Amino acid sequence: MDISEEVVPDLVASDILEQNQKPDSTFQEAKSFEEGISRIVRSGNGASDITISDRLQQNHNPDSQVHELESNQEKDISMASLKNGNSDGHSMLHEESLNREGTADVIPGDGISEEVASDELKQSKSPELRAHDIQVSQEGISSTVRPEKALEDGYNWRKYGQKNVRGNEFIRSYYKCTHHTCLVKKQVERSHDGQILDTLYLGTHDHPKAQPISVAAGSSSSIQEEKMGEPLSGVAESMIELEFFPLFFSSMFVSSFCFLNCWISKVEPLITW
DNA sequence: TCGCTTTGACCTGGT
DNA sequence: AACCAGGTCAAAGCG
Repeated sequence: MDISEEVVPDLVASDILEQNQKPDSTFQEAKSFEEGISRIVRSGNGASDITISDRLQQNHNPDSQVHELESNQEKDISMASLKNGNSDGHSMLHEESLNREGTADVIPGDGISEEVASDELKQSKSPELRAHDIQVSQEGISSTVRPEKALEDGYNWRKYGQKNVRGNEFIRSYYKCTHHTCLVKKQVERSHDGQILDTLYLGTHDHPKAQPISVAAGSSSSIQEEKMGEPLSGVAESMIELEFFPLFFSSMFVSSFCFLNCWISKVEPLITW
């Protein structure tokens, strides 16, 4: 796949999808807000990854060389009924059209997320490492505090289950977002040697990413900078700018709407219908 | 004490 | 109805 390809939302590439999508990757999640499922498919050597839903929600860098395989996967996904009666009372799975926001296939060696990839590769090599151990090891590399649970994607996850799937060929771990109001889950599939093969996000976060401690302590560094642990390149800086694009566009939309509304109220009396 | 992971058991849906 | 696979629960253990 050409890494220079533009990210094209709603691009349908079911042929590629079929390579990555597994028959048991059918989930539904209903939420009161926008829902979404995204998947990260890794290459065998533990590549970097960026989820489409995260990218859409948090406005990741469009230069992230993510090739969105498809976002219109309803037709590819079995609409079989899913679990609805979990005892914990907050089961969100029900019969509703699935909004699979996208599937990302990231080429190994992506310069932007290489740091993250290497971090995750470390973890994938030793999946049994506890979050604290990882954090300590990270601190050994960089002075920044980097809480890392499951996969470092900016959110805090709590593992609630693990299963051997597909004839014990793969190990699937189940994570919930630890944010008290957030119901997002994710599934990380690993091979037995610890390589992360697939990450599936269920739902979208209704809250910002967890702030790194050092940022909260007054550091002027951005989250990305905390993640990278080193000065940002020009490309990374543009990522920071893009972080504010949702806010920018939403404010533009609101101000445009207000302007239009105001203009109409002014002009309307002058117009003879 | 708290938050997390681990892991066996349980539940549900599909065949 | 039985079996199987996937998803979740919850007790136990750990740091």
